[in-house]
Amino acid sequence: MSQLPTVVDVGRVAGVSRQTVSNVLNSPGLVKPATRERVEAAIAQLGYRPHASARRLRTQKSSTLGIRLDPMQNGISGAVLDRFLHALTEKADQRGLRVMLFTALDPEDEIRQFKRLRDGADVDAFVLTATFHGDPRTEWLIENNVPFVTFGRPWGIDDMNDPRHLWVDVDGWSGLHEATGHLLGEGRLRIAYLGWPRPSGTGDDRRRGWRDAMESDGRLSAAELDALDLSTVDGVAQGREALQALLDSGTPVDAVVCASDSLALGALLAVGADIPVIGYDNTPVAEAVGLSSVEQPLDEVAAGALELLLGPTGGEIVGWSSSSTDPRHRLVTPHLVMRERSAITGVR
Amino acid sequence: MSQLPTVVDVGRVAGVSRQTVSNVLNSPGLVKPATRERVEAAIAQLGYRPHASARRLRTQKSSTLGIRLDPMQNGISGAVLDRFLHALTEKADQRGLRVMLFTALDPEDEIRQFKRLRDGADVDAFVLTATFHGDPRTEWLIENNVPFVTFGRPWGIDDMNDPRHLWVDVDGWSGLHEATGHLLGEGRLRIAYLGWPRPSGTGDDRRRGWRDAMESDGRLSAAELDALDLSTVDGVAQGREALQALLDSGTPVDAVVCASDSLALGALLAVGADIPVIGYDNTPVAEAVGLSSVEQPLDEVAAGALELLLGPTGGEIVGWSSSSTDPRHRLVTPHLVMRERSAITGVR
DNA sequence: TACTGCTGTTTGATCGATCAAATTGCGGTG
DNA sequence: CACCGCAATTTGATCGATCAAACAGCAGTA
Repeated sequence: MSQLPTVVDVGRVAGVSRQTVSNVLNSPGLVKPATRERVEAAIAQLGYRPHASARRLRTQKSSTLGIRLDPMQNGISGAVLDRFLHALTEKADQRGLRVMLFTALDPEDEIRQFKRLRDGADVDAFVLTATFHGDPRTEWLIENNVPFVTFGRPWGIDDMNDPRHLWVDVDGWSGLHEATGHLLGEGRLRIAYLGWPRPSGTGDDRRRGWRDAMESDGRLSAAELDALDLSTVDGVAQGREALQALLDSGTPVDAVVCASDSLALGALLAVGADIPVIGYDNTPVAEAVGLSSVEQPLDEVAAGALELLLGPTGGEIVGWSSSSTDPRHRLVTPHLVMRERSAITGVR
Repeated sequence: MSQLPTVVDVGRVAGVSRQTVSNVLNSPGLVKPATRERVEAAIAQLGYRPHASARRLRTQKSSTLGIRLDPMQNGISGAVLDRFLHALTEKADQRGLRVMLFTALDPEDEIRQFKRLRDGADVDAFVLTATFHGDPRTEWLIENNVPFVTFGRPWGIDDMNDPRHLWVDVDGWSGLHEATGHLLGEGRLRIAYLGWPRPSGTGDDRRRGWRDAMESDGRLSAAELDALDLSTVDGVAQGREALQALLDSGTPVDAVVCASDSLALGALLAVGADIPVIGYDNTPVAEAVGLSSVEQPLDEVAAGALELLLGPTGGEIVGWSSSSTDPRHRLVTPHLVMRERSAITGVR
C-alpha cells in the first residue's frame, strides 16, 4: 500500500497503455470516448493524481507563478498588496496554477531571485507589483524572455506600449473623477485634493482625476483649484497637518478627496464629522472607522493579469510572443464605496 | 546556447562524473577537497543551478511549504497573518525552502487541497493558522502522516501536548500582563480590559494576563475587576460603544488594555487623549494613529515554526517522528510598543 | 491485391537529478 | 606477492510523466 498510483497503474486497471492515460488528461480529443470513460473511471477508482514534478521535468513548465512578497508595504496600504495576493492565488487556482512566494532585499536581489527560480524551473512566470520608471527588473525579464505581468503600468512613456510588457492597472483617474463627481452631485463645491508630492505616477494620475472633474464643473478658477491641491508624504499625521494648514489659512473647504486612506484618516481627524472625506484603497481601516473610499477591484486585476499571461481560457504560459493581436494591458475601473462614518462621527 | 547546464555539463567541465557533482552539492564530505573545488569552480563558471523538479522527482521531496491564504482576515488584524506570511517566506528562503499558497473555502475544502498538493508532490509540509478545537484539518494531517506545524496552539486540553501536533504561539497572557504592569507602574490603578466574548482561546488567555496582573497588584476587589472586564465582538465601533457604556455607568477608568487594535482604536475614540490605551498586534493602523500596542514577534514565530518542522539547522522535512526528544512546541513572548499617540491626541 | 489515408493506441526515448551498486586506486599486512 | 580494507569516483537504474515516432485496424480507391 501507500505507493501513489502512476499512469502505469491507471493504464493497467483500464486496460490501456500509459500514453493513453496521459492523453485522456492532456488531449482528450485524441481518445475514443469509450476508452476515455474507462480511463476516467480508473483514475477515480485509484484516486490518481498526476505527479507535478514529473510532469514539470518532462514539459519544462512549472505551472507556477512567482510573486515577491514585500518586506512591508507603506503602512495602511500594505493591505492592498495582500488582497491582491489573495485574489491572484484564487484565480490562479482556478486555472490550475500555483503561486509561489519569494522575498528580495532590493531590485537587484530580486533579479537574482528571478534567475534562481527560473533556472530551477520553479516558476515559469512572474507577477510584479510596484514598478517604477526605468525598472531594471522588467528590463531583465524582457531581455531574458521570461514571461511576466505587472500590477501597475510602467510610467515611462516609452514602456507604456511596449508589447513585451504586459500590465494591468487600476484607473486612479477614474476613481478620483467619480469620487469628486459624487461630492459635486451632493452640492459640495470647494472640494480639496489631498495627495502625494509630484512626480508620482499613481499620485498624479489620481490628482488629474480630481482636477478634471473640478474643471468640467467649472465653477472654481484655476487659482482656486491650485489652493485646494495639497501634497504631502503618505501618513495619517501628515494628512492631518496638511489639511489643518489649509483650514488655518482660511480657505473654505466643503469636502476632501484623497490619494490614500492614510491621508484620508488624517484629513478626517482635521475636518471633523461635517465635511465628507473620501479615501482610496478601501482598506480595513476605512471599513473599521466608516470612512468612504475608492475600492480597487483586485479580483478583476488578478483575473486580468492571468488573462494577459495565459489568454482568456488557457492554463499554459506561452510568453509575450503568443499572438500579436492579443491585448497587452488592461485598465480596470475602481468604484466608490460610500459609508456613513459612524465610528468617527461625533469625536470632536 | 540557452540550454541550461546540467550536472553532466558541470561534470564535463570539471573532468568528473555526474554523481560527483551531485555529491559536491549534497554530501560534500564524500568528495576530496581538491575535486570539490574544481567542481565548485565549474558550477560557478557555468552558472549551474540544480533543476528543482528533477530533484523532487527523484527524492520525492518538494522542499516546499504550503500555507493557506485566508479569504480575508477579520478587519484590521488581517495584517498579522500577512506579516507572518512574510516572515515565514523569508525564514524559509534561508533554509532553501519555498512557500506555496493555496486557498480554500472551508476546512473540508482545505483538506481536499492538502490531498491535492501532497499527492502532486507539490509540498511536503503545511503551515496552518487559526486552528480551533477538534479541528478536522489537524486530525487529517496526523492520520495521514503529513508533516505540519500550526501558528496558534490547539485549545483543546488533549491536543495541547499531542506529540504529533507541532505548534508555535505567542504568549498573549504575557503580552497583556506586561501591558497592564506597565500602566500600573505609571500609577494607573483602574485599568479596564476590553476583549472578546468567552469562550475564546486567545481572548481568554489575554484576559487572564490582565487579570493576573491586576490581582497581584491587589488594590482592586474582584467585583471591581469584574466591572472593568469588558467583552464585545471585534470592531472599532463595538469597542467604542463598550467603553462608552462603561464610562456612562459612572465607573472611573484610568487606562484600557485591549485584545486587538480594532477594539483599542474604538476605546481611544471613546476615552480621548488623557487616558492611555494599549492595543494588541501592533498593526499598521496602530502605528499610523500613534497607538501603543503589543507587538507579536512574527519573525520568531516563523523561525520557531521552521525549527520545529526541520530541526535547528536542517533543510529536510522529516515529520514528527524525527527524534522524540525534540521540542514539540514553542511559546514566544511578545513585547510592548509604547507610543505618544500624536495623531489622535487633541481630537476631542 | 496493393496502396493511401486516417484514427486510435502503443512503444522507445527522454527530461535532470539521485540512489544503489560497482569500480578504481592505494597503503598496509600476513 | 597476493589480498584486504577503505576512500574516492564512476556506472547503471530509476523517479513519473510526456514527446515523437511507430504501429494496428479499417475504409476507400485504383
